[in-house]
Amino acid sequence: MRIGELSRRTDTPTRLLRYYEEQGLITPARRDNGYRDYGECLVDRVQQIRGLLDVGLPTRVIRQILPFLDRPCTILFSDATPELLALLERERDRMDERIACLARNRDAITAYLEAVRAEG
DNA sequence: TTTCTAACA
DNA sequence: TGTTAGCA
Repeated sequence: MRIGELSRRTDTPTRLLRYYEEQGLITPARRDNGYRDYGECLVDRVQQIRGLLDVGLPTRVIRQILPFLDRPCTILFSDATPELLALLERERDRMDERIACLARNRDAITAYLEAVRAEG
């Protein structure tokens, strides 16, 4: 599919789709006319990328771990260097921290909402 | 009409 | 990330 369709299906601006490619997160093929050609699996991949970006992971980290999280498009995931494993552990820990932070804020908001309703 | 690259009141 | 210019 071309960039327009992928953009609609992933709700992602074409500008960002090209940016992800520039960052080495996705590598679409090219047609004779120079248009990018995206495979079906890129739909999931783009959503995965956006999810990781939302959590705060920088593109440089995503570029390294994407091959391991990418089920459908998986080609090879052999070399799991100690460095990469350490990197993944750090990122996972950061996610745990974020999750804990989000949970606190969520609970605080819930408590606030209940308090307001109890009064009014 | 759609996509492409490059660049910025 | 947005937006725009000038092509193909």
